[in-house]
Amino acid sequence: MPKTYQSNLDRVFAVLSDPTRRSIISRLKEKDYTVMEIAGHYDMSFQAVSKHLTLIEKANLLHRKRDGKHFICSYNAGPLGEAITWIAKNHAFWQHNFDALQDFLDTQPPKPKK
Amino acid sequence: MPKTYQSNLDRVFAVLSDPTRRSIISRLKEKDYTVMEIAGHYDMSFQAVSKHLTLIEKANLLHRKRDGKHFICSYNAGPLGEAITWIAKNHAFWQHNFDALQDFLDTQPPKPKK
DNA sequence: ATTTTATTCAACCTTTTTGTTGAATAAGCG
DNA sequence: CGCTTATTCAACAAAAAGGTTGAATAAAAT
Repeated sequence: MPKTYQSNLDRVFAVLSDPTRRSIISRLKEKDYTVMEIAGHYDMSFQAVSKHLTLIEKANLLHRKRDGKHFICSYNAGPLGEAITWIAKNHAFWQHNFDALQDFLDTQPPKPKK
Repeated sequence: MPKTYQSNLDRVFAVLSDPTRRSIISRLKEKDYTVMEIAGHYDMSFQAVSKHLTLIEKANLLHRKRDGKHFICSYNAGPLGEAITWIAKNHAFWQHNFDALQDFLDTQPPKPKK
C-alpha cells in the first residue's frame, strides 16, 4: 500500500523549488521549445533536463507533444493559479489586495489601449 | 567544496511543497503558537514537527523566540512576497494584472471603510 | 536499408529529505 | 535541590531527488 499521494499543489511548489526548473519555465513561457533546445542551455546531461521536464509535466505545467523526430514542449501556466492563490491567502498584504484586485477586475472595463 | 548554495526563493518554495508545512503556516498566520501546541495537531513526533519548523525558519518565514520554558513561533510572511512575484511574472494573467494591481494601489487612495 | 538524430527508459550512485528514537539542556515547580 | 516540562540535538534508517551513463526506440536523412 503505497501511501504516495501527492496533491498537484505539492508538485507545483516542488517544481518551483528548483532554480533549473524555474529557469526552464521562464524560457517556455516565451515560446515553445524542443527538448534539445532547452537542454542546450544547461550544464547537465540532456537526460537530466528531460527528467526536470517530466517533473514539470507531472505538475501539469507543460505538455510534450511529438512532432516527427522532436518533442515540442509547451507551457501551461494554469496550475500556477492555485499556487498564487494559496500564497495570497497566507500573506496579509496580498490576502487583502487580492480581494481588491478581484473587485478591480470585476468593475473596471478592460482598457482597450495601454 | 560544498557547492551547497540555495537561494531563499528555493527554500521558500521547498517549504511550500509540503502539506504539513503549509498547514503549519496557515495556523501560524492566525496567531503565535508554542512548538508543542503546533505539534499537537500532527500525527508525527514533536521532533519531526520541530524539524519542519526549522525549515520554515530557515526560509525566514518564522521566528522562534524562547519564552521561559516555551519557544514561541511567530510568522513572518515577508518572503512570500518574492514567491508571489516570481509566480505572477510567469503567469500571463497575473503578469498582466499584477501591473494593474500596482497601478490600482498607487492611484487609489486607501478606502477608510469597507 | 543503414545511419544519424532526438529522445525516452532503465540501472545505478550519491545526497538530501523526512521520519524515528534516545540523550542533552534549560526553565519552572514542589 | 531533584523532578517535570518543553524543546533542541544527535544518530540512524528509509525513501526521494537529482545526476550519470548506456541501451532502446522511432523518425529522418543518406
